[in-house]
Amino acid sequence: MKIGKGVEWAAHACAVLALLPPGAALSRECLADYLGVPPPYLAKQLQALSRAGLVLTQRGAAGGYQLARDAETISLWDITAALEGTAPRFRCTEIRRNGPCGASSAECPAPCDIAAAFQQAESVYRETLAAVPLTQVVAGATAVATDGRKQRIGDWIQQNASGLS
Amino acid sequence: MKIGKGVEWAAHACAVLALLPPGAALSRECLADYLGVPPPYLAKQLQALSRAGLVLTQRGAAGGYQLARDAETISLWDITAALEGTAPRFRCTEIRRNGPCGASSAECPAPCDIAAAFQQAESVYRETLAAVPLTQVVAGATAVATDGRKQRIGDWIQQNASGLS
DNA sequence: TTAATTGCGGATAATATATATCCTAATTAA
DNA sequence: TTAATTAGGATATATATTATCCGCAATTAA
Ligand code: SF4
Ligand code: SF4
Repeated sequence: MKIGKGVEWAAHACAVLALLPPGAALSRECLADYLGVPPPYLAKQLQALSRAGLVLTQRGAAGGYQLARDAETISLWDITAALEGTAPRFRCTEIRRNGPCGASSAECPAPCDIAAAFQQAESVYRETLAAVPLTQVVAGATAVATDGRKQRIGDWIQQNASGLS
Repeated sequence: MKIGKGVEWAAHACAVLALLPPGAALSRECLADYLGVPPPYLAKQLQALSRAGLVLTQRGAAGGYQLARDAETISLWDITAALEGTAPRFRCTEIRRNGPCGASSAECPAPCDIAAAFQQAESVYRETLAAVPLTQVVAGATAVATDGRKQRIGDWIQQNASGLS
């Protein structure tokens, strides 16, 4: 019943990509190094983000990843959905149809209150995450960073990003 | 990333127990038969409910399970928490401390916006489930049942429950 | 054209969790 | 005492997560 840690990785990766100037890209090696996570597994998450259309990929020399849309339009739910999928997490196995007193089809016109409540709960969960755009994450992280660290991050980007104008 | 199906089983089991007259109890064999699920595994869920204080158990001959409190005061969140635990499902591994531009301790006074958003999302999820008492589930199920089925359920309880006055 | 770089996709292994079952001990009513 | 019943632990199986690797396609620079 856990959420894969890949979600956190992907969120941080997107936050880094949001710092890049337009048109610049970062290779997965650089991203993995920056985040301090194993490169091959991060690649999985990045591929998922790519399939979901959240990042653009550029193959070949000087290739890499960049955000596909403005950071304002990418929410934490977008990232979560790309990694974990959108399938309901509560699985209804229609227990009420079982047993000696099972309900007939006619008595099951709709999901019962149990299933309805879980659907509702997942819905508000989704909406809460959808309300947080990547820009908010970046702004929050920038707010607590010291000037020295901002400098270091800027330098690192200059050194590792490709496609800088 | 899934919720155990035991949650659904336990919810249905509690809904059945809520139909019993005060003081009556049902054995796990009877419950498993009623729900059409494997008895030994349902026992796991019932033990979890017992540990959480949601049901009372009575050992020995003519023993069984009964609700520990009024059905009005037992919510779907109570049942979910008893089965799945209350640990956060989003795991924050403090990635921002990693890598060449890792943040210092002084720069991490609080969880970042990513962690905060997931905490908030889990919170509203929890509250949504907590707002649904067992009585609502029972009322909803009763509303769609035919008279014949209500009769059959009543008969079944008469036949299988112990401690009937 | 050629060689080097880089992401994509599939295959695979290791680990953790969820699912399911069984057995023994403890408890209680009759 | 005897029969019934749950608690709890040990165990097996299935599934999901986590992590890694390799060959291929795409791209670019020399
Ligand atoms: S819809 Fe409700 S009653 Fe039917 S199986 Fe799902 S949870 Fe149980
Ligand atoms: S608190 Fe935020 S920044 Fe730190 S590791 Fe968790 S998600 Fe990442």
